Amino acid sequence: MKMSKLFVQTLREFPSDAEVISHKMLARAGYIRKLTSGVYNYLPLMWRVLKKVENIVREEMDRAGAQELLMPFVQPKELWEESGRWDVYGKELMRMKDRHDRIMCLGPTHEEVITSIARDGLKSYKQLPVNLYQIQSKFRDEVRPRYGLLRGREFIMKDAYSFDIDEAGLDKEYENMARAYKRIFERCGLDTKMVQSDSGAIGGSVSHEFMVITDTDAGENDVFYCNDCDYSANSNHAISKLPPAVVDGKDYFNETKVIDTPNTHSIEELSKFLNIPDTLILKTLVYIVDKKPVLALIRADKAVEETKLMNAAGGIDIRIASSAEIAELMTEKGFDAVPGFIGPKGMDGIKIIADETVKDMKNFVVGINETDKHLVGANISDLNLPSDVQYTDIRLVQAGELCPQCGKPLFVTKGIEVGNIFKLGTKYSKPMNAVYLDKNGKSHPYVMGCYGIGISRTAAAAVEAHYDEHGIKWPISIAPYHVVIVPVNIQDELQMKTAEKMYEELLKAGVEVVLDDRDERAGVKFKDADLIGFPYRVTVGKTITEGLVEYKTRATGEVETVTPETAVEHLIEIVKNIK
RNA sequence: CGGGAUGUAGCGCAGUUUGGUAGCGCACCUCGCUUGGGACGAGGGGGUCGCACGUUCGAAUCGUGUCAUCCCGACCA
Repeated sequence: MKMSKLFVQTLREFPSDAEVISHKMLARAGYIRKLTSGVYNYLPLMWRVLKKVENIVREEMDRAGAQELLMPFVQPKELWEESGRWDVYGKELMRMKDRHDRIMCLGPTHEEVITSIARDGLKSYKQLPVNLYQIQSKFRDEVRPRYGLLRGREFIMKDAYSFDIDEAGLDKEYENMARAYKRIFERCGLDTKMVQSDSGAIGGSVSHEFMVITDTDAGENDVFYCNDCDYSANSNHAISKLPPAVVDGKDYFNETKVIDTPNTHSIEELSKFLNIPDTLILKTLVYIVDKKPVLALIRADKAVEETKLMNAAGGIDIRIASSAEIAELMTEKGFDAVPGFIGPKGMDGIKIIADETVKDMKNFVVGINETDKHLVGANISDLNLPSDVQYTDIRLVQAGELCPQCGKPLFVTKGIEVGNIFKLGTKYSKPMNAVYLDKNGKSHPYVMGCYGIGISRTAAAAVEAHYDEHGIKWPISIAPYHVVIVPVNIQDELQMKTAEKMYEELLKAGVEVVLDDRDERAGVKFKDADLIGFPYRVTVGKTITEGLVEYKTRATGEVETVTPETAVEHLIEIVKNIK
C-alpha cells in the first residue's frame, strides 16, 4: 500500500471526547470515527486489525472443533418470548417494529436463535456434541456507552454455543473452550486472567471471564486474586474468608435495651458515639429489586455486592432506594425513621436478605426504625424476624480479606473483560423445547454452553496494553500492516528507488508493507508511523549512499543499521514466524 | 434515569459577559522554499454558529423549549 493512497487521517491532537488511551489513540491515528454515541465507523486500518483478530479467533475455534455460521442481526419478538427473556432483558435490548407492526429486536446475543436452529437440526444423540459459532455485530443499547470501542453499543463479537447430551459433555467442552481462549488471547498479544464471574443476563450456573489486567480506568471490573493459589474472581462473584474481628459485643453491652443515639446518621457517627468497633453494628440497607423494596442486612464494616443481592432476591434489576422511597416504606409500615435508623424489626412482608456473616454477630447494635434510637446488645432472636429471612453471601469482597481456597490475603486489580464462557445447562433448551432423542428414543433437552469474545474490545484492549507517548505499539499478529518504509526525501532518486525496490520485494514475499511516498518532511512521516503503530519501520535516508538503511522496532525502540537486503530478509523471516 | 458540563469548518478552540460584516491554529488546494522527529512564506476553498420558537431595526451573542454529545453513579463482550 502506498501511504499517499491509504485512507487515513491522523490528527495533531486527541479528540476532546476521548477519555481512555485506546479511544484517544485509535481516533487520533485515524482508525475509528464516531458516527453516534457508542457507534463507530471502522476505517480501513481498523478493519484490517479487526479482521486479524477475527482470523485468529476463527483459526482457534475451528481447531477446537467448532463450526462457523452466521445468524441474522434482526430477530422476532416471538423467539424471545419462548425463552422468557423478552420481559426480563431490559432496555439494552433494542426493540422496534417492522412495517407490518411486527415487533422485532436487534440481537444483543443469540441464544434464542441458535437454540431454534439446533432444535430443527439436531434430533439425535448421534449428532452431538456440536459447537457452532459466528462473528457478527451485536447491538446493546447501553445506558452509558463510553471508552470508545471498549463499551460501544454496536460492537463485533464472536459468540459460540455448544450442545451436549449431558453435563459431563458440557464440562469437557467448557475446558476445551477455556484452552482455546487462552491461545487466542496469547496470539493477540494479551495477557489474560481467567476469573470466576457472575453469569448475569445470559444465565446459567458456572461462568468465567477472561480479563486483561490493567491499572487504568479502562478496566471496568474489579478482579480479586490470590498470589498463593489459583483463586481469582470478578468482584460480582468473589468470596472470601474474613480476618478475625470483634463480632460479639458482650464486653460493651451487658443487657439488651433501646438507647438514645442522637444524630448518628452514618455508621461512622454511630460507632464513634457508642465507642464501639463498626463490626458490632448490623447495617440495614434498602434496595429496590425489580421495583420492590428489599432489605439487605450486613455487618457494618462491609459493603453489599449488588449483583449478589439481586441474584439472591431473584431479580434482574437492582438499585439503592432513594430517601423518598425509604420514607414511603417507613410510612407504609407505620414507622417514622430516617436513614441511619432503619432496621429489620417489624418489616414483615418485605423481603429480607442477610449476609451469612450476620449469623456470627452477637450482642450487636441495630436500628429499630425510630429516629435517634438504636437497640444495643441485641441478638437476631430479639428482632422477631420472619422465618423466611435468607442468609446468604451478599458481601462485596475487599482487598486484604482472605482467600476462600487457601486463606492467604486477597489482592485486587482492574480488568478489561475480553471474553467469557458460560455453562448454560438447559436454561434455553428446556423452555424452548430443544431436545434430542437418546439411544432409547427418549427425549432430553440439550445441555448447552456459550462462549463470547469481544472482537472490537479485544483490539482496543491490545492498544491499552501496548502504547507509548508517541502512539500505538501493535503486536505484529494484529497490526494493520507489518512494516512501513520511509524514504526520507522522495525527490532523492537513490532513496526512492531503494525504497520502491524493497517495497516490491516485500510485497512479493507476502509481507504487509506500506511505502510512505508522501512528499512530507521526515518528521511528519516518523510521527505518523509511531502513531499508527507499524511494528517495524525501515528508513531510507542519506546513508543509502553507503548502502545502508535504518531498521527500527517499534515495540522496543531498537535501531539497527543494515543493508536493504538484510532488512528485507529480516522482515520476511519475522512475518513467516507470526503465530 | 439522577448530578455536572458542552454544542461555532474534518480536528482543537476563541468570540457570547456588553446584540451590529463569523474568527484563530491544525488539516485541505495552488505556488515558492525546505527535506532525519508534526518547517517557513504567499495565495485560496470550506461553516443554515445543534434545532425550533420568541424578543429586537438587527441574534452565534438575550429568553423559552427541544435535540445531541461528553463526564460522575446502577449494566456487560
